[in-house]
Amino acid sequence: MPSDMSSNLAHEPVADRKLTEFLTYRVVRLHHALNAQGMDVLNDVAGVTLSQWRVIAMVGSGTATTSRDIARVSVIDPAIISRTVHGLEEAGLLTTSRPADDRRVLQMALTGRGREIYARTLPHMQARQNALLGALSAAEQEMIFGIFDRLEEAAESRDFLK
Amino acid sequence: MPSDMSSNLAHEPVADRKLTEFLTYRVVRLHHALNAQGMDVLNDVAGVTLSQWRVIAMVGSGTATTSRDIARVSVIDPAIISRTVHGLEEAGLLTTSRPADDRRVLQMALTGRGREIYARTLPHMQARQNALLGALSAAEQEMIFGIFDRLEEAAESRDFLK
DNA sequence: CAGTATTGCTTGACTTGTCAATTATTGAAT
DNA sequence: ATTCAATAATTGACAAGTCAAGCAATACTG
Repeated sequence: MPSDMSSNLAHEPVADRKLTEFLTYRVVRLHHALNAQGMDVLNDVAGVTLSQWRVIAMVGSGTATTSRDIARVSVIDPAIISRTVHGLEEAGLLTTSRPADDRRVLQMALTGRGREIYARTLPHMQARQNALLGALSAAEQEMIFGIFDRLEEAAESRDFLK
Repeated sequence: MPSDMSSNLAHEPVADRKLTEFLTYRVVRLHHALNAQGMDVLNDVAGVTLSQWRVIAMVGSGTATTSRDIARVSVIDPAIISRTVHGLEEAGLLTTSRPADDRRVLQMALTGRGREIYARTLPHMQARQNALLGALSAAEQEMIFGIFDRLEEAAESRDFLK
């Protein structure tokens, strides 16, 4: 537990908006907490890492079945995808092939074991999403994705630097 | 640019809620975009890294002036703080001392150059915060910190695993 | 169709972040 | 006071993430 936040006894000058109330800072904290939660769940349920799960989920759901598409749809670096995919291949959860119509791309498919892990893990991850959304009020649930849309867009800008 | 998101031509089964609409996934993306934005700003304005700025900001504002307090108030790992602080010391932006009443803790203070960088950089970072918040509607601005509070709390739970 | 550019993936070097073990100091307990 | 526990910082080993260079396949251009 942090010490009492309401008593500010600092003698130093303090920023207009407290640093700990910066939006960016809150995103870092939330990201950190969600990462830890995700790692715990995946470790308990499937024995895979976060990166591994992201690839498994993308392929298992059909959202993206090539490295290229995973990189596009997520923010995972191609280098990480490459290494993770080959790790999953060695672990026997995934197979790869080069399609005849474009042999640059790496086409992926889950193996039986991969599909088993996907099927077993997905419900837990969805339960988690529901638990997270369930912590919000109806009004908040309605607004949250729009908020993310606008913040992400604003994060692309550098205009505020005059 | 991602391809058209509204046409889902997947023949594979798809999760109830699309993976790319998972809350956690949006947080990862937002975190990623904000990190890139922050690094750009700091590189342009101050020539420091994100970790370095976090320490400078904590000390410069008086929010936290020891490694212990920075670790408490932020989510920065003590190992990173230690390395960053000594890097800042070598760069001449910060000095450290061991207070007589507890020689375990590392008390920090900005040097003249450190204060200069803090003073010059803070306004840009605040402008950035205002730009981010300004991308939200009034209603969204009112709700967003509460949303973060509740999501962070929910991220601590593992109860949804039955 | 030759030459050039682009795309998809891979690799290696590097930075950043995480974790466990270690040391030094302080606090608590009898 | 002596022992035992807790705290603060540091270190080293490791994992994850970033970045730039490179290779092979495809697309584009005149």
